[in-house]
Amino acid sequence: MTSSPTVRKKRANGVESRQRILDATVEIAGERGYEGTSIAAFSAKCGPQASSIYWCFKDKDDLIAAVIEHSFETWLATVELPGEATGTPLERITAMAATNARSLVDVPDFLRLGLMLALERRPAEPRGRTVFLQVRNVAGQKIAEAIADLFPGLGEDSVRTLTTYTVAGADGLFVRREIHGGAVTLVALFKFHARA
Amino acid sequence: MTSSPTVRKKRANGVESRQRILDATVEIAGERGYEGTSIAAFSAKCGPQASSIYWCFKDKDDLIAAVIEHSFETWLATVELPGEATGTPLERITAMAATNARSLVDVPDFLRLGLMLALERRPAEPRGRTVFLQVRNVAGQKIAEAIADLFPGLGEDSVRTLTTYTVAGADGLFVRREIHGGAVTLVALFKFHARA
Amino acid sequence: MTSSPTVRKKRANGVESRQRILDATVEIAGERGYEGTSIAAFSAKCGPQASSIYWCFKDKDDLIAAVIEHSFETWLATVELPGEATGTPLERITAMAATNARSLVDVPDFLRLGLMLALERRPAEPRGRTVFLQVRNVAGQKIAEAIADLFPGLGEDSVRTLTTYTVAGADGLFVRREIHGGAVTLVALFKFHARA
Amino acid sequence: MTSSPTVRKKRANGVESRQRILDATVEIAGERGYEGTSIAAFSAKCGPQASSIYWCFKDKDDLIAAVIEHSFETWLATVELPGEATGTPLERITAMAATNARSLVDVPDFLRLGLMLALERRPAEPRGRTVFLQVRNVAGQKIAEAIADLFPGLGEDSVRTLTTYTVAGADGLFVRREIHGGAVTLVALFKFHARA
DNA sequence: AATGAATGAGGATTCATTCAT
DNA sequence: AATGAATGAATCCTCATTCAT
Repeated sequence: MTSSPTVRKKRANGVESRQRILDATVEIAGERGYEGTSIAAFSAKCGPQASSIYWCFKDKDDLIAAVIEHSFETWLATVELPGEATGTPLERITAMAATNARSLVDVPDFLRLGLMLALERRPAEPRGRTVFLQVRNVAGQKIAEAIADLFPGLGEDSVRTLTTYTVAGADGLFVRREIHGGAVTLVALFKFHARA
Repeated sequence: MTSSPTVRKKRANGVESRQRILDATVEIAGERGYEGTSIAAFSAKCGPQASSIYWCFKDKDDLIAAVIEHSFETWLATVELPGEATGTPLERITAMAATNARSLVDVPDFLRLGLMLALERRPAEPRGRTVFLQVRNVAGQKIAEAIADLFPGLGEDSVRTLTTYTVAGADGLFVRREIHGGAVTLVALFKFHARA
Repeated sequence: MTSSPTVRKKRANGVESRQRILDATVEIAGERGYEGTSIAAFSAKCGPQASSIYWCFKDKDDLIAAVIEHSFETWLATVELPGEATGTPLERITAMAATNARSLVDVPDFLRLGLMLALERRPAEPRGRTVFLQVRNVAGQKIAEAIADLFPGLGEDSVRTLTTYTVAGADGLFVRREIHGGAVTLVALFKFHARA
Repeated sequence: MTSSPTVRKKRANGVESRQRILDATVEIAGERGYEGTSIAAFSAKCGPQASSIYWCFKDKDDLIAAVIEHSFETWLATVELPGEATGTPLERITAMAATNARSLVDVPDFLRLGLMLALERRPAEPRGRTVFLQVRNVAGQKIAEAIADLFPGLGEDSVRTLTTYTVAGADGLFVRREIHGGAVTLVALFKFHARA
């Protein structure tokens, strides 16, 4: 069961370079979108030859999907703080929003790529799009839970509506950030929503 | 179907075919984005040979920019109704939102393309992106005016903030619409904002 | 037999624009060679639309051939001075060489184009090449005559050899001029040959 | 004929195919010039796909420049004989000229391409032109040395002049050879120069 | 006499991908 | 695990040319 050091080293290298490729890919694909990013661009960015990518990934589609998956996990790890949920509702909203805002700032490549994929409508849907929509759903449910948790009196419909507005607001503010630069004022938005 | 490829149109008309190309381009580019749309795809969609496009437009960049410009004008014409502005604020909000919602539904290709361009960050910024951001600004100012008009008591800062949220909300709901389908509930959003 | 002013005007315009096209073409084709010069480049240079060229010339090949012909005639007119042929041989050589040198400086586009055509070896020989070789022959014979005239004692073979060297020297110095710039020192070359 | 297009060479060898491409390119480019030669023409001539050329060379410009460099080296190797320099000046001239003449006959593609490049004047000078002018300078200096060596009494200016005439004569005779065919009578030219 | 609009072939170059090593 | 060399389809764009007006 224990393998020789050499073998382990090689295996480790495989994982390592997969990591490296994924990191370089989020960055480029997050800037240029699916079609705008060439496999050759990765190799220019992160070292290994273009052909090497096919050792780790089936094809471009697979690579992009993996990028989305990987980035989402990274993002989740950032968001899910251990001890949450104390204080008045408004304090908790503020804390949550602050966390989210920070996380959005940290992974804009991921979101940018995801949104671009989401907006596209090509005949053969890239797997990356499907994956993004799934993880987006997961995130949406977390938000819904948080809202239900914060305002225990709300009916199911109201929670759904508020969630919709919150997600839409977050997306819209992200777009704004991409256009105008500057920090996303998610906290204020959440407070605004909380008042309503 | 009416003419074999080799048959030349009897009465060539520059303006007309420019129009035809623009219409075909919004649709395709609105589905696949800048890079995802090939010049050849236009010709397949709207008839004339790929090379003919270069009679009307300098290059792909110029074509996409023209598409944005043209679509925005079309959209403006839809939005700007002659006699608006009567009734209680809430009634007027509702009317305005309804108009906007309808218009967004009518020209999703334009907005989709614009948002994709806005999200992209390529080294040589496409002119279409610049144009989109400009017309977006124009639209933003109209919304600010409408808000200031609806709520005369609001300070400048509040108007700005409310405008930001409104635009962001509209963008976000548009994204949602692109993902989940279904109608954009802009009216409800505006009412929601109006209450706050 | 006399035509109305309008018709004459039109006819005159035809000749005029033919002239204009030829002038613009020597310049461009003399800089870029046969393949390097596009019909579109002419229109950019001399005004009329690219398609207009086909009113005056059958096709590109015909145009280039016409350019060679026209330029050669212009050049001949420059070279053939009315009263030549007086003074000692050396004086006459000097005069002739000076004339040639000046004329070469005045029509380098023509010679450049011609030499480029002469050097090329394409499967379908451009008619312009044929024309250039013909006019070149004509010029060569004139030089042979001049040499025979200058040195009456020379045998036929010697005249031929000297002509060959003179033409070769002129070509070579022209190439040198194109590379290094500066005036062609044809006069000195001729004196040098004369001494030998 | 030995392999169907889809069959991949078993043992790909970069250096070898680079060589093959260069050889094919001198030939074609030496016949048609820079613009007249299409990348597709190379692939038709030397086997590999047009796109494969971009593995060995950055672009067409780079390829042509490499061709010039490579051909010059080949030519130099032909010219530089080990033991020269014995006998009377005239004998040595004859020997040298004979060598040169033979070498010129052996690599006419190289010179033809180079001269065509030298004559062209395009806005963006091809790198191949620069390279050719450089190697031409090198060759010119060798000739100057040879002349200074052959006629020790000559002043610097006279050597320069004689070199100029010799180079010009060689170029001109090369042009003549391209036009009329037949052997280059360089030897006779050199003798002619030597007498003067 | 000239042009506006079009065409289809072909230009250089880049693409995702493959496969032997 | 990775790469060097190749491929063929596709990219944008320019070419010479045509023809109705």
